[in-house]
Amino acid sequence: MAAPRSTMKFWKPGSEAPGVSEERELPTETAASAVVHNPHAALSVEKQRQKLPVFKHRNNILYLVESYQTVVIVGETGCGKSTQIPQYLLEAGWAAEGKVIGVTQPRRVAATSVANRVAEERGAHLGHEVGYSIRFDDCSDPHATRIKFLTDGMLAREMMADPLLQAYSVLMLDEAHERTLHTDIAIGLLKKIQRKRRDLRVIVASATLDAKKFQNFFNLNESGDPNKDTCGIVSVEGRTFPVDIFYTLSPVPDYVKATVETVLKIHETEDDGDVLAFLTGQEEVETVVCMLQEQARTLSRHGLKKHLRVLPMYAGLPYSEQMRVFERVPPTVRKVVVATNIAETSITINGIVFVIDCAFVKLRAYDSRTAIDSLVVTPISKASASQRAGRAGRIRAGKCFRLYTEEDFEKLPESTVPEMQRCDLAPVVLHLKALGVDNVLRFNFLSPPPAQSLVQALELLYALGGLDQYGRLSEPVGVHMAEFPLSPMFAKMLLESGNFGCSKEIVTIAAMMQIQNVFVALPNQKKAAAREHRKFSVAEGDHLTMLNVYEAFEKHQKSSRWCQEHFLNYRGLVRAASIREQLRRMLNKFRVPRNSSEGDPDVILRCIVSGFFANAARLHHSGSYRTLRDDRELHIHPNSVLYGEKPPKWVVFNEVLQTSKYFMRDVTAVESAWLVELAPHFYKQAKHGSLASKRSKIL
DNA sequence: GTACATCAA
Repeated sequence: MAAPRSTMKFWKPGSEAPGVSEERELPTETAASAVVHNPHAALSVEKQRQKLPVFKHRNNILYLVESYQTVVIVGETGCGKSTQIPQYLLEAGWAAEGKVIGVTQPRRVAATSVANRVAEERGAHLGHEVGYSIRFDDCSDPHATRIKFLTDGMLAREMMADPLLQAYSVLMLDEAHERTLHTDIAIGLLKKIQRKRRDLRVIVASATLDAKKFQNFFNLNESGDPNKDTCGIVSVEGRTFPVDIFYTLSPVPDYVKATVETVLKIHETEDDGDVLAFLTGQEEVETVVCMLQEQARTLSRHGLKKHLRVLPMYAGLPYSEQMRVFERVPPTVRKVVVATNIAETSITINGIVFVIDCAFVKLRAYDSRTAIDSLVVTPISKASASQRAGRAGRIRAGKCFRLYTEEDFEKLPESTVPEMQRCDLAPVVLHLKALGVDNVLRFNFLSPPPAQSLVQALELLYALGGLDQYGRLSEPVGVHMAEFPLSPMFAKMLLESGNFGCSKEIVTIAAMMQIQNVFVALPNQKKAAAREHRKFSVAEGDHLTMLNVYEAFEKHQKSSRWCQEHFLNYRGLVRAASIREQLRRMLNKFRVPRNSSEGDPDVILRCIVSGFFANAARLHHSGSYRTLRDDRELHIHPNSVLYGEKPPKWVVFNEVLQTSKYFMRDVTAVESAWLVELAPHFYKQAKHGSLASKRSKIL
């Protein structure tokens, strides 16, 4: 046999249930509830609803919501909590007197698909009794909607208009254990609101692990008498199949190679069922896919009856390629999906019976001292490992092969560090200030972020003019900045654009910078793609290049074919168009004049500097760059159009990313005089015509 | 010479 036999050895220390809370319902249930206007079908919808595990807890849940201000619900995968609890509340009268039952989700797709399901079950038109609200897509009626699903980010936005959330009688935070930035903000604010609104009920849906933490946080009872507790708790069992966990006998030196071997071993020795393998990044995914495809060819030459179909899955993959992982395969074929963490929570692939878990994930980390973001390959948490394993138990009993020893598993942290503690807090601080939280250092965070991150954020907001010297939100700049659904530097740039006479161009640039992977290329078309991409690039840098791309996109009637021919991300550009529209409306509202630089690039570049002056770097004689703030070494990211070109002396950039080095992303050439002129409070002219940061002098 | 986890407003 030409294919190398696997050397991977696993052992199984006893079975472990994958039970983790989750998310979307089984697709069969959707099918069953599709017909609603036939009375018999409606009856079966009712029966279907009663079969869900959560139904047994209906009265208890309603009792708890009645008696406690907050209820923590520990609901495992497939228990039906997301779709049923809002309906129980509605049936019990919680939407009386025009009040709304709100349910938040971390992701847009979840918000819309769950809303769809519930509307179907109730035989209602989506957008009337049951609706949803996500960015760019508000499908709800302020008079008719009683159950509203929304993204947690959207709830954060709604608080700006309705600080006490008076429209709602109950808010359910679904998937709270994921601890996204917006969920955490909402949690802190809801606790504050509850002190003023005793009638507001909060339901936190979470995994087992964090339930106690949520309960302690929301319990306002300090008397020690459990009868006075303000937070109740209930557990609902799930409906999934058991997953056998296997560990390696010894540590694996190379998990990429081990993944390939394990897939082959499964293919050789296991029954039918598709395979899902988790890796950390695009490059690893492509390597494994490549190696497996080669093996698959060898195997089929040797007449193995079952074929392998190996497919990559990561966010940067073109949409049509992504869709391939959802296609059904004939029974003679075994599907193998090699994915990044996107498959852990964001998407669900049907038919998975085997999971391979390398124990690592790429996570964002934030250094509050240097204000630099990095992407670091980090060991996953136990919660994450359990979530990954659970992916194998959705259609029948499955198996999870962990490419690490049981001993190493025990060393993993219980749960992932919340996003709040590993990101730039400038947007959070601005948001909290806008909601009247004066002392952000004393805000009641569920998991307080490092104090230095908060100080760093306050400093930046002050430099941008969003806060005054007392740390209060400035009028009108700070107030307007907070309203933008963008980071403060972008908001500042937009608000200034009218004064520079280039608001039309800046709106486009800001919108384009919000989407990733504008330029796309499959590994086998890299050369042709690069040739096409070069047609858009300009010497000034990435910002004006993106402006070119968007203007060309509009000139060609936003055609998807044109995008394909030029290796551009069509869906991304469409998204940019709607973001652009939203921003344009906001500029109108703030009375920023609409004007165009009419082809003069300098005005645009100066406007960019007015927002991004803090992110400036100068060329060092070594060929790399140094930040003006604290003389840190930086490099131009290989994805920048300036990479490999003659390096400009001075640049500003959108963000820094640390992988193997510190890379600047979205880089544009500027002139040093602009920095002094546009940020005199930040930089001053030093000797030999160089610039110095005032900040670094102080510290 | 080098290279982007994921989601959201």
